[in-house]
Parts: sequence; C-alpha cells; structure tokens
Amino acid sequence: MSELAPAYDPAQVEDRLYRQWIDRGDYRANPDSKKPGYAIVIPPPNVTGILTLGHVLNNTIQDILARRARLLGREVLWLPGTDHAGIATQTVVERTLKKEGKIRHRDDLGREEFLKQVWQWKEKHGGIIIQQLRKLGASCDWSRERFTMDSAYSTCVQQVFVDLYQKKMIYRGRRMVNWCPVSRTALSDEEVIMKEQKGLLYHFRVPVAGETEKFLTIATTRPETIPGDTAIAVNPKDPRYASLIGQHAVRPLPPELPEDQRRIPIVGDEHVDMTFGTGVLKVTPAHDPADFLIGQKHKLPSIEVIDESGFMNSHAGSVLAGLDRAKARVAAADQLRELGLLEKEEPYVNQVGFSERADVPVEPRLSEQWFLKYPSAEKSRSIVSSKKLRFFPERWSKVYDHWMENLQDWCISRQLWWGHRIPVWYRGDEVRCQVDSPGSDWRQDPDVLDTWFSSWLWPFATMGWPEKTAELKKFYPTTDLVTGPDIIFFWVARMIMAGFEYMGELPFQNVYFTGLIRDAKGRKLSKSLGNSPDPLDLIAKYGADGLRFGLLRIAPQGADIRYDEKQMEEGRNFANKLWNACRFRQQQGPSDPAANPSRHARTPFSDSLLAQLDKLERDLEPLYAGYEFSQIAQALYGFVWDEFCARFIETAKADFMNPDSPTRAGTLATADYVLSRVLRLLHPFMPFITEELWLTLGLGKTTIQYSDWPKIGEVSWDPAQAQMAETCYETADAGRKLRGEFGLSGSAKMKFQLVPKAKTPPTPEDLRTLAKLLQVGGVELVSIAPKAPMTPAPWGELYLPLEGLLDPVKEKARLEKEILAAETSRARENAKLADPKMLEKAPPEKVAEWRKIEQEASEKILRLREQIKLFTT
RNA sequence: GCGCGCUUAGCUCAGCGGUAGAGCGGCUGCCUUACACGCAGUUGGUCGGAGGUUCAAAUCCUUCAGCGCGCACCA
Repeated sequence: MSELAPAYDPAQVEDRLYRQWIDRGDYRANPDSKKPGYAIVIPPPNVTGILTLGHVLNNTIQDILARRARLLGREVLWLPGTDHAGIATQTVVERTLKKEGKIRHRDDLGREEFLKQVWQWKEKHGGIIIQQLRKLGASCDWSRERFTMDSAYSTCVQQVFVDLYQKKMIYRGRRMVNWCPVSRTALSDEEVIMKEQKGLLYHFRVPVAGETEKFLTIATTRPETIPGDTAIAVNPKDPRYASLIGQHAVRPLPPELPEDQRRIPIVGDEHVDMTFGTGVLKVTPAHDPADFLIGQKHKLPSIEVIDESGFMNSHAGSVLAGLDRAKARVAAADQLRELGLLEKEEPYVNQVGFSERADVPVEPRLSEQWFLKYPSAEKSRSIVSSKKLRFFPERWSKVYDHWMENLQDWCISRQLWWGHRIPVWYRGDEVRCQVDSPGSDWRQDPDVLDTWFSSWLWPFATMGWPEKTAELKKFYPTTDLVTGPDIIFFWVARMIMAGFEYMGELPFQNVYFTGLIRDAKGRKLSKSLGNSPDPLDLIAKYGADGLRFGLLRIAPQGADIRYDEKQMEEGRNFANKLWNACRFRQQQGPSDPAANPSRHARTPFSDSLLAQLDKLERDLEPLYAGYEFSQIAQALYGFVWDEFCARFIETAKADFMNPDSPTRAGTLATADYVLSRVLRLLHPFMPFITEELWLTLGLGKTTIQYSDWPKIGEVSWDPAQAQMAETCYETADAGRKLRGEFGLSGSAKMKFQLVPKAKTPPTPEDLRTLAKLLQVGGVELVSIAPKAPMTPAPWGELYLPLEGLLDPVKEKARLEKEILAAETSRARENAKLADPKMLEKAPPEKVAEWRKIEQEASEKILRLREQIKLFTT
C-alpha cells in the first residue's frame, strides 16, 4: 500500500486510471448480459465542436447516471458519437478554405471536390471533442462510437426517407420558406430565431390611379420590397378605404418603369388590421409569407426583387439593383423622398427572424422544397402529457405539448452539399424515390437533408436498425436522455416521433433537461464574448473531479446556472478534504474491506456517524429519483465535511492516539465501513479520486466502478449512544462559542470547567474528547460554580476560567444579552401556547414541541440569572 | 398578444404550511501531530409590493411590479 501524498494531485491520477479503465474495456456494453439493461445515448456533439462547459455539465450528468447504474448492477450502455452538423460544418470548412485562399466560393471546387475537402477536414479536426470527453472521465462505450454520416447510418436515413415518401408523409412543394442568404439554403422554422430590432416605420404615399391628388398612405418597415409589390390591400370593413377596392394604385418604385407597368390593384382582405399603421397594406407575394397567402387568394402575380444571396436584382430598378437588402432599404427611402412621397419615418421596434447559424435576417423566399408531415404525432403527444414518458423538470412537458399541438410540416431539404443527399431521382418528367440510383441516365436531387433528419433516428440507428440486433433488444428503449431544453423541438420531440414510427416504442423513458450556463453577469457563455472558460484549463487547475463536483453542486434542477470559477475551486478543495480524511485513516494502519462496526465496542461518536450515514443513504434515494443532482452533491459534501471530518475524525483522534483504548477497533471499523460506503456513493460524481482511494486503502480488491451501491438499512447503530454524542457535540459548540466571545483560540494551556447536570455525567474519556473538540488542554469536573464566564450546555454549566482577563461589567452584559435571546425565544412560544384556538387545532406533537422549546428557554434563563448574581455583588 | 419561470443574507442558491438555512464573501483569532485546498468564532434577511385563505404563510390563492425565457404572419 503506497502512502497517500499530503495533497491530492489529480494529474498523478486521472490519465493513469482512465487508460486502465479503457484498456480493460470497462465500458464495453454486453448485449448478451443477464443483468438488466440501462442505456443512454449521448446527444451527439458537432464533429467540428470543442468542449464547452455546457458539454461538461451535460456529460457529467450522463456519466453520473451511467456509473450509478453500473453500481446498481445494471448492464450499462452509454453510446457516444458525433453529428455531421450540416450547415455548421460546411460553413466552417468553406470559411477555412477561403481564408487559405484556396477558393473564393464553393462553386470553384465543385460538389465532389468540396466534399472531399470536408471529409479531409473532418478526419483531421473532427472528434476533438471526443478526446476531450475522455479527460472528463466519461464512461462511454467508445467501441460503439457512431457518426451520423457513417455509411450504415446514412443508409438508415435514406431508408426512412423512402419509407415516409411511400407513406406520402414526405412531399415536394413550391412554398414560402425561411431562406438564409448567407448559407443560401432553406431553413426550418425552428432554425429561425426571432429578435427584437430597432428600425424605422416608413410612411409613404401611393397615388390612386386615374385620380388627381388622391393618395393612400402606407406604413412599412421594408421599403426596399416596394418594387415587388403587386397589390395594395385594405380591410373591406374599413369605411375609409372600402370604396377604393377594385380601383388601382400606382406603385412608386422603380420610377423608371412606365406608369402602366406600375399599376397594381387595390384588393380587400380580412387579414388587414385596420388599427395598425394607416390600415393600408402593401402586398409583396414574393417576399412575405402573409403577403404570399394574400397573393394566392387574389391570384396576384409575384415579382422577386431579392436574389438568393440577399441582394436586389434588376426588377428592383436601376438604383437598387446590386445593393445589399439593408443598403437598399435606405436607398429606397431616399428614392421615395426624392419623389416627394415619403411622409415620415418613425422609430419602430419589431421582431425579425434571424438565421440561427449565420445570425443574419432570414428572407422569406418562394422555392421548391421537400416537406415532412410528422408521423406518429398523436401518440408522441399523449405519451408525454400522460407522463408515461417523463420530463424533468416537468414544466418542459407543457412547452413540448404546445409545440406538438401546433405542428407545422417540416422543411427538410437544404441547398447544401455536406449531408445526406435526398434519395430522389429524376429522368425527364419521371421521379423515383429509392436509395440506389435507378440507372446512369437518372439524375439525383441535388439537395441534402436537414441534419436533424438524421439525428432524430439516433437512439435506434446507432444500434443497428433496421436489423433486429441484440443491442436493440437489450437497450431499446433507452432509459434516460440528458439534454438542453433548447433542442426540445429540434431533437427530443422528433426522436419521440421517429421512435414510435420505426420502433413502435418511445425512445427513452425519462428526459432530463439541464439548465443553461451563464456567466456571473447572467450572460450566455459564448466565444465571441470571451466569457467561456476552456474546460480543459479548468481540469488542469482543479482536476476533472473538482470540476465535475463543483459544477454539479451549483446546477439546480431546471434553472440556469450562474457560473463562478470559485465553485470549481471548492470542488477541488472538497476532493482534497476527502483525500486527507482517507490519508488520516491510512496513517492508523491497514483498512479492513469487510469491516463491520457492529462487532466492536464503539464510542457514541461512531454510532452518531452511522446514524448520519443511514440518513444520508435514505435522503439520496428520492433525490436520485427526482434527478436533483445539486442536492445530492450538497448532501454528500455536508456528510463528508461536517459529519465525517469535523465530528467523527476529531473525536476519533482520542482512540487513535491511545493504542489501549477499548473502542479503538470499533472506531477503525466504523471509519472503514463508512469510507467504503461513502466512496461508492461519491463515485458517480468523482470517479477518479474515489477509485484511487478505494484501491490504495484496499477497501476493494478490484475497481470501485463495479463494486455495488450501498443498500439502505444495512447500517445499524444505537440511538441512545448517537444521542449522547449529540450531547457532547452540542456541549463543545457551546464552549467554543463562549471561548470565541472572548476572542480566544484554543490552546493547550486553556482549561474549561464543568458543573455537571445531565443524568449520565461525562466519563473521563468523554472529557478528554470534549477537550479535543474544544481544542483546549482539558475539561475538569467541579462541583461549585466558579466566578467565571459560563454557558449552559447539555452536559451542564461550562465555565471558562480567565484569570485576570475577566471584566465583571462586560461579563454581566454578555449574560444579559444571552438572557434576552432566550427570553425572545420563550416569548414567541408562549404567545403560540397562549392562543386557545392554536392549542385546539394544531397537531399535539407540534404543541409538545413548542412546550419543550419554551421549557428549555425558561430553564436556560434561570441558569443564566443564577450566574449573573455572581457578578452583581 | 399568449404561455412558462424567477424575485429569500453583500454574492450564488436551498427551504415550498409549523422556532428564517447553506456555501462563498466580509470581520476576528489560530501554521492544534489528515488537510492553510485547513480550523474555530462572528457579522448579515420585516423571505419583491399589496390583498386574501388558515389556529399558523417565505411556503397556498388573487393581484401588481421588475427580470429572464419560449411561442406568435400585425405590415
């Protein structure tokens, strides 16, 4: 047994142990195992991603669940992998190639060559995050690592497409979609983020055709789309304008067009809000979803004035053509002003949709796209509302339900190259949907599928579907899913639907949603703000265990997390505390892995510790059931620090230093027994240090990872003894407080005196322990109250003789302050007990409790009054 | 606009019907033979405001305010 170093150094331990675990194949899941299965699939991070604190939180929670399941004797599969992340990856590679001067645009390379570059890039830079997860201690089955573009996985994706096509759930249509002008692709509604924008509301006039000096005034935020207007709409119920319906107006832009080509109808439409702006709406069917519908209803032509990159085209007129849409807005307003048609511009705040990835305003655009009607939607909705599939925290189920209630067809095609190509083939007018090419004269659809169209199959496509594999049989449905609430629609909801559609069963039983990590100012962590710490740096500073524990301790269920590095420091300190507790035990001689404290004579302190351990183990169960990880961490922290170290070890020192003590063996056995259990309870949170201590102390012959989870109720102790320990601790607390009030620290020279009062007075051994707790040279029993500062304590009156230091006036004041506190407490209880209604309606055990408090306060007052007399003569 | 969440000590949060708690910070004193990544003590709150229910409310209900988030085709 090697001797533990005075301070825990994670660097000496973590990599070494992790290599051992992996080399031994500790996390290989065996689908043929007889043990009950437990499975988690990792939310696949982007291949191009690097580890963030969000990943640390998310994966630590998964690791805690996986490790605990192993200890509970389950066959655990934690399946890792990465996502090809279509837009994100393609953008990164494109940008890199541009920066290197290799291309100006992806078209310079062509599809095939470009994809080759992406694959190369993926081989070189991809999967960094997987290596980083290992530093965290993630117990994934790396032999099963999957990638959403693996060939087997790709086949799954395409088969699902073909199947849904055949079921007529997938269809092609020319529709208004969200278009990202930077990535030049369609997006789903979920990829559009509404942001508040401060802009201007432009009021401009439109002459009514055939009338002189008659104008309609229109309010718009987008004057640049005026050249695309093909109608003016008013509400038919609007008395101001109803009479104009059927007439025409003259669109002011582009001014160089002859007037007859700018003549547009005035239509009546219920959609127009009479109370907004001027009550007159310009209709641009090509660039606004609502206008598109109006256009269809009234069979209006559509004029596209913005191209796929967000620049104005020739239809916008000579002034605007070639301008970026933002610049065109200003230019169009200038044009109106020059024409004398701009009435006013007023500041205006509105909601504008932004592309999630490129962070630019999306452009509603009419185009040919593939859409999916969601399958198994009804079942997927009710499984959550009926709580058969449970969300933690529960309130997210409402968000889910609301989305499911308003399901819109999913635009699944993307005008990108990196991704799963749509398995649809064309030859002339013929269309075929199948995985393989029907022949060399067939041309495949150029688009790829939305990344989420592959990730939604993750829970079963990673386990060999559509084959009926042993893995699927053993591990599907998976048990827990841990993810962020930001992808509840993107991923969670869709996985549930795919699970029902293709496995006939829900993909997971519980979903735990983590909080978002924010900085001390409450801002989201992001690279651009520079407030996102590198987890690897944190691991180097505090150790993986310290980081894990520190982060989890401040991660309340369902709430966002204010990140503070101080907390990671505390995680490290805690690891060190645990280390030293074990080191101290080691210094007393070898540990006994089969230690059983009930076979030995014990001090009351041992019984007290065993009682607290039992309580801890019982408390943990409901906390795990509710996924209350921060509270679990808190409970473990408190037990180790306060119960084991501050109370038990301090009192055990008396035994340890006396080889002849009759309770020495019992105290050692208690220490071993409790440490053995506590290390196992801590292991899911702190895998490295617990393994190192477990093996070094010899509490187990083999790895702690496959030991067992302590069973509740195995601990036995004597409640009377535990209570006695409590008496001693409380007496010591009172004494320390008294000492503290005189600004003194403990010293060997200091002595306390005790006038005993309890039924069972302390033994000489107890007094030595009390002295140890008080950090003084000794406590002696006396029969007559000395003229010295006193505090009432459970064992009796505790005196601190202070020769020459005692000021009677100050001492009297101190005692009076104590009396006042006791009187306040007594008065509060008295008030309650004096209320007859309260006595009548409150439960008797509560009344008894209040009586007891009242009595104790009264007694304390008496004792203090007695003492005060000594200083008044 | 609809929905959800939060508001408790200087900070981060727990408590969710029966004497206001923890950690950190601040202050004071200690290198006490496991740990200064430590030990001991101490400071500090009319539990966002206003009503109500109850013998009893930080805790339940109503309402208001501030903050945050999600959803939503008001140009």
